[in-house]
Amino acid sequence: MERKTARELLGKLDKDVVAVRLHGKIFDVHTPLTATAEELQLVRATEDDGLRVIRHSAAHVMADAVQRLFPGTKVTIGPAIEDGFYYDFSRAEGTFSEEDLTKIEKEMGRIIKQNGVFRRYSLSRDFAMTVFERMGETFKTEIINGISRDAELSVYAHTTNRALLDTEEKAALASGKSPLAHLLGNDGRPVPNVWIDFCEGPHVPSTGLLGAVKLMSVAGAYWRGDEKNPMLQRIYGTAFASKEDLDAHLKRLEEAKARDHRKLGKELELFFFDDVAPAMPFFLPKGAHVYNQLVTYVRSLYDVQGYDEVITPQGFDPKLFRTSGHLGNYNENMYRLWTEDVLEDAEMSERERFDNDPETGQPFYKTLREESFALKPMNCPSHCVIFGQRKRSYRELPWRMADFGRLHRYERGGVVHGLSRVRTFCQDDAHIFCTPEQVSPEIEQFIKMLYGVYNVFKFEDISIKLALRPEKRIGTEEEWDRAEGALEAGLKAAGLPFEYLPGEGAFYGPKIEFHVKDALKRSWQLGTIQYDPNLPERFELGYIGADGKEHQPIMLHRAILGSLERFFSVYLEHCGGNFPSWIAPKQAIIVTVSDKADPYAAAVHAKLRSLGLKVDVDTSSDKLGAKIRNARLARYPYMLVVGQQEAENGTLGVRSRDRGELGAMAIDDFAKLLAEEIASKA
RNA sequence: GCCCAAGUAGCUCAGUGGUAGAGCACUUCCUUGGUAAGGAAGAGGUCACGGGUUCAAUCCCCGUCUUGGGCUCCA
Repeated sequence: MERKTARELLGKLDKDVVAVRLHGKIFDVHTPLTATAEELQLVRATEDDGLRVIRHSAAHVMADAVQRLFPGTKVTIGPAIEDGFYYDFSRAEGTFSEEDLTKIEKEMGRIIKQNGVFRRYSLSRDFAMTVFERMGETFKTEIINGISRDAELSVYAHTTNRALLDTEEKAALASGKSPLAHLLGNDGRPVPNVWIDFCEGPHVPSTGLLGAVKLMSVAGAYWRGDEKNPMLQRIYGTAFASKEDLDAHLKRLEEAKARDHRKLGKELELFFFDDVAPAMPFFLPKGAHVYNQLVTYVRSLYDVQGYDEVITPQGFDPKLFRTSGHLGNYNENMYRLWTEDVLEDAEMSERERFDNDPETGQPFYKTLREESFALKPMNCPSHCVIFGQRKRSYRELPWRMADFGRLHRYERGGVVHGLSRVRTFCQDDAHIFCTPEQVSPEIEQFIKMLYGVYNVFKFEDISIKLALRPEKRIGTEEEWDRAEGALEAGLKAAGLPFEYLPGEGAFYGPKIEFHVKDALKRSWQLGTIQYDPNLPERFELGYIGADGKEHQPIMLHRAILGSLERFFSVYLEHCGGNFPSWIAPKQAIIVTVSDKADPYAAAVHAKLRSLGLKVDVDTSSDKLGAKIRNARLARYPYMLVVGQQEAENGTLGVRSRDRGELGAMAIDDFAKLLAEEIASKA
């Protein structure tokens, strides 16, 4: 069958058709296909697939605008991404400023308005090399070099010069010239008003389909993401099918900004950071209460689920981490501790090195590296020590060992971020030591518990991923088959859908990841469970089986919330600071209408406190309106207005943060309502 | 770590080569007010830190620290 483009097959298309779908794959209307018109499905601008086409095309238009405004700038790559697109440029003059961005956006607007058409040209690798070499696009030639010799390569051009495409292109083809000849001048560069990029597409039929484009930010990015490579200038933008969609997106970003946990953390006095401990949070009383509620809740589940909590040291002799393999692999992430003793030893050995024997003496830093204690970055090694503390029996398994120990990891300066990436944190960590047969039921039990927890925190959109053997790995294929099979069986027993992530497992074993979507539809990985035969091996752990022989246990690393700090940030943004009353630092505030109500307020306060409820009282000289405002801003779940009326009737004017005005209520009735709400974790 | 930007009162932010400002918060006083800001007065800053240029630096230059955006979703 002869290959024809969708445009040839379908003729005139609706205005919002940006591409076609053939057997599930997306092609633009410029690409020759072996298909009939009936097999093609139209892809419209508003679909996700259509958006990707729009965004990738917008990246081309942006690059065009940049090269018009800043001649000499080289292009690299410009893909569509989750919320938009970017293009990376190499520019001798350095970075783009905010004003440059505005200029570029304006230029793009012009190009879009002119509604130039996109064209696709297929060409050989060698010809592509020649073209982009002559254009001076050295990054493109590097890309072309990396593509296999026999692949069909393509170039996309867009231009407003239709005559060029229609008449001159035909003429060029008829005279047997190369397919790009009419687009390139004698200097090898595209003729004016034509922009060419080496690209596999797909692209929209014409630039006029880029309905709503906005440039967002500039940032540095390494060529191919490798910090050894030169730094490029990345411009981020986003594009939508319509102005309305773009505005909605921008509004979502605003909303996310308003909920940013760093902002809420400050406003609600939950936590802060100080230079004296970079990237290590200080939790204020209110934040500490929330944090402790999270721990208390998980701990309460442990009682039901058969976990044993342990407490382990903070700093360790480095030999522990040599055994576990962390020293060596994880070195650069560990904090080390020296003591005067270690320091003196190191100094002595250095002196010896120079004074006595230069061969055996070792330098200062080496002694420190070998002998100074290390702050734990993970709990697993010390849990292995506990397991190995005495002989274990199969009757003790599965042993679910939980630990809320504080961990320290040195994260590089550029990657720390609020509470989501910190240098000290704690996890709702546990390790399950079990027999190979117990792995599947343990997975199943864990998943059920985890779902219960996410449910309580009102994360309703949960997705599960099973990460399978990576390329770099230890262990035999049979061991991996067994490990992956055990996790899969557990997942299936739990009866939940999941997807596979080939190649994403840890080097020692497969793992299951749990991702949730928050109120703003952003996805976060929280929980995980990992299969680890490696540490038991390294620590030579064993248990006596029913057969009287020694066997090696499997170790499952698992966490539900993950890092408490990170969970705190995700949950804070999820609920927008409106903590439910079982978590909230304070559950209610009594606000007085005037100071005539102070004695009654004090009595109510005493009563509610005696019932174990956490209640504040505002007897300031503010007027009622101001007190209500403050209480709302502080996100108290309940406001209890008391004035003369309430004092006379022994009632409270109850107003709920989430349900509005509840009217007058007897003190006992309110206490009962709140206590029930707390108990139900509503 | 690297690129870019920022760091001024507890918070949000103005500002200037000649010893610093607003709003909110805070303290005190007045007001006794019924559901999102009543009024007045006061206190509060080594302008991140260290160096340099200058008669003079919060401002200009360099360095350090911290914070923020980003650093393969591969043509």
